[in-house]
Amino acid sequence: MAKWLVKSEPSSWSFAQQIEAGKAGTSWNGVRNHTAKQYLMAMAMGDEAFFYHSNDGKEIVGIVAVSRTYYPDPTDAKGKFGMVDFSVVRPLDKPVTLDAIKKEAALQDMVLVKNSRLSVQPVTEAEWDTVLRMAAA
DNA sequence: GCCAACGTTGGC
DNA sequence: GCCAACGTTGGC
Repeated sequence: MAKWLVKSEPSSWSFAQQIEAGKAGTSWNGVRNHTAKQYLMAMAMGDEAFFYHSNDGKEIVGIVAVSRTYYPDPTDAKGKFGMVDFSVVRPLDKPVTLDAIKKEAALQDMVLVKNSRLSVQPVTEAEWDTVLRMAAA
């Protein structure tokens, strides 16, 4: 089961709103980047993803799971892009900040560190476990 | 099909 | 608010 990381600016969609959406989940629309699209298409039912707050917070705040795989994004007039649905899994006990990630030797190769612009990213099992350990500490 | 110009994202 | 990095657009 693959792991991912998705980013959102809290001002447009925050984890608090994701929690309110609850089990029903919400569609992750608005992705307009082909690299990100490839990753969205690769997601499977039940795959888990870290929820990262960009700009305001700059930290991983929770975990979501894929509740519906890739389908067309109705907000894209040209029909080129699609989206998946995410339902909330749980918040992290303690948010893991970008600063902490950059200081962690085991996370230097995270896409978040190397290509901060990409809004949907793959996360390795090792990185996933490391972040979870940091969130529990 | 190349590449310069432009727009957007996101960390600082 | 600035600016670097990156993606996209459009002229040729």
